[in-house]
Amino acid sequence: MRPTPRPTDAELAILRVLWDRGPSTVRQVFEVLLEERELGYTTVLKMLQIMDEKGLVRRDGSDRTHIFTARHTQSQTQQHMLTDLLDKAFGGSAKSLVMQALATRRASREELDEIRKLIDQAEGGKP
Amino acid sequence: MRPTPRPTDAELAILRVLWDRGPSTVRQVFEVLLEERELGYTTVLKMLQIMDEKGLVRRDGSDRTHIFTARHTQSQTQQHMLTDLLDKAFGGSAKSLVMQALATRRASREELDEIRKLIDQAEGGKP
DNA sequence: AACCTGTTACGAAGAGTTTCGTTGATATCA
DNA sequence: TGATATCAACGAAACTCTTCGTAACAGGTT
Repeated sequence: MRPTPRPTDAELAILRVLWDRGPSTVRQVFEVLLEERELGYTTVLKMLQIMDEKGLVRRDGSDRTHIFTARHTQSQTQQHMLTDLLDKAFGGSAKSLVMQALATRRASREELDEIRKLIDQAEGGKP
Repeated sequence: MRPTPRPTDAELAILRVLWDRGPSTVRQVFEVLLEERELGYTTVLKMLQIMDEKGLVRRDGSDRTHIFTARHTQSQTQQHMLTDLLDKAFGGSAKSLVMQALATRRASREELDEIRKLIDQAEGGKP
């Protein structure tokens, strides 16, 4: 059993829906995605089939209309992708990644305060 | 003129060499990569040709042996990839990205201190 | 000139991604 | 019951990525 691969962009778009709205049918996922961009119903179906084979989602086929669920939480996936990026583009340095992220200037003062708190906490736990 | 695409994993491996060692020939890149994994000379050549078409590298062909240079700095590329990940996997929240990154526990106390300093600085400049 | 070496160029194979049309099965309704 | 709608499955097309073999070409060496 190979570890779950890094999701592709299209897969991520589907996972976002599942994280947001919880277990869903193909049609439900399809309708949410349709608001963002044009695509066919069977495209979403095929993606979910592949994602099932890859282990990215779990499917409940007991009913006629199958229900799909993300197999990993959003946090787990974020962690996974972040670690991957860290190794491949930041030479493993969490510091430079965080500093680049802060440089995007997308964080508000309140968010920065929360981050600072987290650092204090982390330092406390690592004396 | 379309914006430069996000580099793939293999492209990133080549860019790492160019950032590290500066402008290089195919052979030079090839020999560095060979230390990490097995691959053919023409594979690297082909990759660089494609990367040139995509605009990821610039080539100087005035000499018979061409010289390749990364078109964007490491920081620019990191910024680019981070923004991409931010939008696709973190709903645009820099805060949650940073917090996840800190949760990887790869940052030392000294690094955390530096990050804190950067936050102070950012807050000072955003009153 | 004929030959060897190191180089770029070309093309193609195999895998993975993304898209969707078509088909056949199952349910719902008139 | 027969028509219509909904659904999953299948397969294929178009595209990208990654790999490398082969060919063509230039420079220097006998």
